[in-house]
Amino acid sequence: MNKRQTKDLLYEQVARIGKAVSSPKRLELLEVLAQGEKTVDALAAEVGIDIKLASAHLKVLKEARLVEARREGRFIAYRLSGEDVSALWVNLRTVAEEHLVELKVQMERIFAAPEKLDAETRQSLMEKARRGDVVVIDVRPSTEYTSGHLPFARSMPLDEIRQRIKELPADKDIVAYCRGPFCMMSAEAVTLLQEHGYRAQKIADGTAEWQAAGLPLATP
Amino acid sequence: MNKRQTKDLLYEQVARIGKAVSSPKRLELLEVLAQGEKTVDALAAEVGIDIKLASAHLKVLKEARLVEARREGRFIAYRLSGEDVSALWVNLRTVAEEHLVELKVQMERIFAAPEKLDAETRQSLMEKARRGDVVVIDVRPSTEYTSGHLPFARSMPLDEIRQRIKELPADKDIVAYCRGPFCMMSAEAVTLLQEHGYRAQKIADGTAEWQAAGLPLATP
DNA sequence: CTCATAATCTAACGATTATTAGAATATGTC
DNA sequence: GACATATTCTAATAATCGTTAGATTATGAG
Repeated sequence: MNKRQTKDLLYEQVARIGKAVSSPKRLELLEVLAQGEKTVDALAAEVGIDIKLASAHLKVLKEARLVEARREGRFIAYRLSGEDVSALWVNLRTVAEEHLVELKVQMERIFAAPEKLDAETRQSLMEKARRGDVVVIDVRPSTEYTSGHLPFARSMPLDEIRQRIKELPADKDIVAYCRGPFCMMSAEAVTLLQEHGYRAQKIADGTAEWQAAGLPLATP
Repeated sequence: MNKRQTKDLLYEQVARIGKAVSSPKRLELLEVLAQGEKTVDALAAEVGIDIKLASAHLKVLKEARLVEARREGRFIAYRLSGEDVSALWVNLRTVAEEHLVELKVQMERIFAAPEKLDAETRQSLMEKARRGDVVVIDVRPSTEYTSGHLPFARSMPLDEIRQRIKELPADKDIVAYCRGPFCMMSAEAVTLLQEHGYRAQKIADGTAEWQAAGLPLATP
């Protein structure tokens, strides 16, 4: 076999990963899976597609070895096949945010203030949370919190905030995060909290971004 | 516009990047472009395709804003639109190497010993090169060396080694690198040097891998 | 201005992919 | 064993993509 044919085989393999991440729905599935293991059912509902279609997309992701499946009773639970996969998602999204003007414009229209964190801000946020100077809340569904969350963060799912709002201190800054820059849960949480007189702000990071920045997650 | 439609727009943008990296030839073009600016002509020859086809692939990459074009006299020179693009290539290839058994098998068949570097080895290699304990040679074409190379590395293009071999010290370890783990130039250089009695070995890193690891490049 | 060269554009095709619906499989429950 | 549920498989169609060849554009040289 000559050099050209050999090379072709190598790039073809990498392109399997590329093909897997070339569909919007598959990317969204990866992002949701970065929040923890989920059933086909739950994934389909989360990304708004038919279960059959979700199953087909998951098959593609599985053939590219980006996800793994595990039977759990009547259900089949999918999960990312490694931390590097969620880092790849963050990498793709970051390149898109950096280079695609259309995406930048859309982000600005949707999210008033995009609060991107740098290494320093992440460290100091974790410090302040540790000392209790700020309260960091994870507004994702509680199962996602359970499978990994920012250090010193409390679980406060978006649809429980109204009832549980009194658990939060009125005299401290509250920092909300959710699944990442594309997720709208933290923005809704901030609006809700501000309406009740709390000092609240959101950050763009989710657990995938946090981890991709080389920082550790916590599990309860 | 509802939440679902809004989200769809966001993931669709990221999928533009995904689609751009879903073709083997486009990935190879990105890898070659990570070595520096090149004309369509040169790129087509390098990856073994027709100029028309190369032009079409480059158009796709340009529309995804992964590359930029610049007219240079009669030629048009393409380059990556940022360091993050070459880091994305490294990221994709690393995920593939990590998860795809087929790729691992192919790599083992082609390259006897895959010498992957970790952070520590990279630092110590640079130290030894600085002190002159080892001679690091860049066996890529000299134009690629010129547009950025490993610190303390000397240019010694593969097809000049035979004539210039006496420039290399016979009593020192020689470390060869080229475009990255998929590139065969460093392996050929090592074979050539060993035939002439030199102590030579190769490393998997190219400049893209070096830079993606957070280390600086040098430019002459 | 004409010519040669480098690259792009256009049109066409065959191959691949996304999506949908219906049939089939696997598991747990009654 | 029969049934309900979760998921996958199969088949079909429309849409997209890769590749090729021929026509076109842009530049520099004579």
